[in-house]
Amino acid sequence: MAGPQAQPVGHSVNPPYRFETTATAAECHNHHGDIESGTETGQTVSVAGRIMLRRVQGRLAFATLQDATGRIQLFAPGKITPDYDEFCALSLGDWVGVSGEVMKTRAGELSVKVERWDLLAEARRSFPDKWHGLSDPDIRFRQRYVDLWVTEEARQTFRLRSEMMSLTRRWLENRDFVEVETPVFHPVPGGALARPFSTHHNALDMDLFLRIAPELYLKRLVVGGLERVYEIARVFRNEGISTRHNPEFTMLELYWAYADYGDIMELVEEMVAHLALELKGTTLIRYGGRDLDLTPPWPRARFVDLLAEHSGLEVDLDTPVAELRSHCVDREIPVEDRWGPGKLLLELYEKTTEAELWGPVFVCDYPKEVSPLAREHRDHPGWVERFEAIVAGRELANAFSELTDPDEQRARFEDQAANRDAGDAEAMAVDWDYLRALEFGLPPTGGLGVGMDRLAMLLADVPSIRDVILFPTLRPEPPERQVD
RNA sequence: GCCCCUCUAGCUCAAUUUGGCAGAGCAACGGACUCUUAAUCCGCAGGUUCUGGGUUCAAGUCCCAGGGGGGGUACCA
Repeated sequence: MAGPQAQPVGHSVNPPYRFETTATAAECHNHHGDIESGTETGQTVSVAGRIMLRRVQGRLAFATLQDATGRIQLFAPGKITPDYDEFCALSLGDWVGVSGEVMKTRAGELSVKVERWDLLAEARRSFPDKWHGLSDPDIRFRQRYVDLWVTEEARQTFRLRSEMMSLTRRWLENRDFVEVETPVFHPVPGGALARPFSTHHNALDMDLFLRIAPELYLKRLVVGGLERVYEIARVFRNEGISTRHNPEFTMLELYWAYADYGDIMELVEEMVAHLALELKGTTLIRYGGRDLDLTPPWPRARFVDLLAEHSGLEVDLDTPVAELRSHCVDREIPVEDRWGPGKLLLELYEKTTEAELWGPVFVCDYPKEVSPLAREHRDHPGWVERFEAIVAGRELANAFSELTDPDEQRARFEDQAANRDAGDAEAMAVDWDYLRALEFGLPPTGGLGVGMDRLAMLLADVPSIRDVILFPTLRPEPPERQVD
């Protein structure tokens, strides 16, 4: 496994089992950053990390140590540092633990004087160029362990993602939402329109699917009396990969009893604004060089109105299907015979309107035909109370006033099952147990799904979902590359 | 799935418009140097140019097939 680059370093081959640190690089700077050049603090610390740079000048050596919090210089005079020659022989990337006095060099660089040191691990493979770092995206994704050391932006992005998750949980807990964990293995894939991954349980001799959404389980929990419930769920969809899609991704779903989709809109805009304030200090952010104002309230617009505005088409659910179909054909949108007016309207919207939106905007009220889990609109028959939040030109959240009536839900499922039989691989199957749960009574409920990876992209201002997923899905490396 | 781009030393990159001995910086290795900041200086070594075919006196370069990656598009809440 060592590979052709492996070189014995010539000292300790048996690193200690533990090393006690008393300070981080950041703490050194915070506590002692303002001392005079050429002075010593009289305070001894133990720090640990990787050697990122090294400057040996005869009987005096300098090195730059990087830990999780930042960088601190090591100051190693030959008269003081034990095993001085071996210290000078450290490779870039080696892990060391160092103890010594905090001081500042004549040139004004805060440093730890190397009075004791231990080699904690060797870097037997060469680290990337100390100045240019890594630019090959293949290596950055496959060898994230290297990327994180050499690419400061990568460290910042993943730290931001972690803080975003933590802030989200706290924000929801403060509103009495309860976090739960529901099954990843689903006997019936449901809760979204998507192709699932399938697997098999040997002992039960049962086919199972990796979840495409936690929705139906979370609503079962509302039936069970968890009136405010959420899950930060890894979900799996057997679909394409792009800058906005990874086969496994993280979705926040929440369900709020006694609320409707209007309440959910307020929740979304407040939560996103809160995260922006905490992480960026402002709700006026930039994404991809464009301004984006996340300050609540966000504009609300109806689906049909936006469609009319961007396509120039005055169409609705009562427009004859033949006419809708010809509008699609005019725009080179492929259509299928079984599609009703709702699906045709959705296709027209996605091809003419969605790409034009920058947002933030709540696009409200979708066709019932394409929303099998949402409740019919109180004022507009044939439509449902559903919205998508479009932010920075992409869908960030999807929500609705939940369908609670078991008979209506059964009819919607059967409609989906018919589509499935007709060859629609993304259509839902009938989930009998979910219907049974609804028959025990689901109160009026508002539900929400948020793509957390996309939210992290937005707040970190990065262009690809791979930039916010530590180990994005990639093809396996070809065998000839696995040797080295 | 389709289209375009890309792949050269551990890393970052060169290699005349129009084929002509595969190079540099950093890292590594050897040496000099007691205040450096990508330290500097001297020396040394480092290659299946992604893989396999083909054209040619000659291929990193041109052609064909395959592989990895990126982008777009399609699919996709």
